[in-house]
Amino acid sequence: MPAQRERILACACELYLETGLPGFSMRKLAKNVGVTAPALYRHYDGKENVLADVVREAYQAYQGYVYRALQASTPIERFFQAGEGYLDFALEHPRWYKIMFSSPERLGMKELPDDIEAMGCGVHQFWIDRVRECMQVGILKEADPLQTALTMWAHAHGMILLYHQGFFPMDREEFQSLFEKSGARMMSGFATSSFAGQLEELYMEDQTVPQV
Amino acid sequence: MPAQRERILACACELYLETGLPGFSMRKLAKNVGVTAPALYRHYDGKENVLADVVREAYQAYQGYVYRALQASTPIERFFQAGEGYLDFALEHPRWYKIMFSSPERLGMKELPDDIEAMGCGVHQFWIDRVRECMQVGILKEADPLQTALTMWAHAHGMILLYHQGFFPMDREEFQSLFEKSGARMMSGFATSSFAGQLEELYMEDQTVPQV
DNA sequence: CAGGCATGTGAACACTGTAAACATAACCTC
DNA sequence: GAGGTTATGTTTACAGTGTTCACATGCCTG
Repeated sequence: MPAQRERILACACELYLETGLPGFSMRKLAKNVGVTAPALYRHYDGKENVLADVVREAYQAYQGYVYRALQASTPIERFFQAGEGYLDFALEHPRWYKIMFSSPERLGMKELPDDIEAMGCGVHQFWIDRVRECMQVGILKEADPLQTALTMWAHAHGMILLYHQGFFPMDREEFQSLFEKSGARMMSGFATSSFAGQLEELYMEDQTVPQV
Repeated sequence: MPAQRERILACACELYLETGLPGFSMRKLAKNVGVTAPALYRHYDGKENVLADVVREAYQAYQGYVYRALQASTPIERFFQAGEGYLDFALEHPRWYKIMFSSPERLGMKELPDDIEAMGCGVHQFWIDRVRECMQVGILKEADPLQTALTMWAHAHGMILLYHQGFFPMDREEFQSLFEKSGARMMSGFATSSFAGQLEELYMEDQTVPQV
């Protein structure tokens, strides 16, 4: 990757993380690089390709948070550490999380590049693998790992998006606790009876039923 | 509500549903209304206020799909009919669904208007009520209705968004079936043992475990 | 040294949201 | 009915957007 293209990409990431998608413009990017806007087009074929590379960087950052869980020694540890990494990433880098799951039209393209789409599927595949190995050691009930992983992923994704969009007003710590409890409750539905007991303890602790 | 403002809003909804947010411009809107762009500013104080009204229309359409479930006679029927309405709405009107949950910055504002934020909370509250009455009749285990509703809502929301963004490539029918199974499996974790049995039947039918 | 290539700039085009100045028609009061 | 006010539109204009074209510069190679 040529040096100048790399510099542009670095500035693009910085600009996006600062201003978000609506504030991201080729002219601002050019100014940050120290160059005029048309010069960018020598290195990038349009804004959408710059953004595509930003998305790729986002996935790379994501992997740094989640993949280290693979170093843990048991399936259950790998699962929970990965979940922790997932949440940490989403909360510490909301803009990166958002752009990973942005619709193509929002990035100015009709379809996502194939490799990015594959990265998205890779996220799914990762969770399928975590689920499958938990089934193999008898922590999760035997079932379709794809569906189970999908259910869990969708739950986490939905909670994070609703939180980011301010649908439940609470601070990060409170949300984190809610996220864990909610995840544990959902997981207990998939767990074998022996493991479900341990999970119960997680979310049954302050079982005050508030009136809303 | 003045007649002309109403016409503008109608055209705005039509334009948004056709082109999506990136294709939505005040000049196109003006042309559709049959007027020049600055004329719109006599009736709307800027693009963001037009979009805010479009969001309000989206919520109204949403309610038409979901609230008729309240006519059913038992909590469980109300719950499932509402869920069906929710999914139908999201699949038949993806653009309306998307704009309901769009972040404020995407609509060009720093914060959502209070009434729109309240509508979002209303969606949550509706599900809390459905969950609570299912607990009261002994279909769901006694627990915090807020948390339980949140878990279910986040799951549904996440699945729909991931589907809309093309993360699992399947047609609508296939997704609908997946959605129902996934929802039933999750729900069985919250169900009382007597009710969990019925749910098992829903998602256990074709329990082929495909290799992915 | 000459030529070619990589890389930049400036000007321009078609858009965007929005504001200011101006026009017109409806209506209300004297 | 005359005059003034108000509602509603248009024209023009400005700043900003993505992008393209024509041109300039400098470096590397033959």
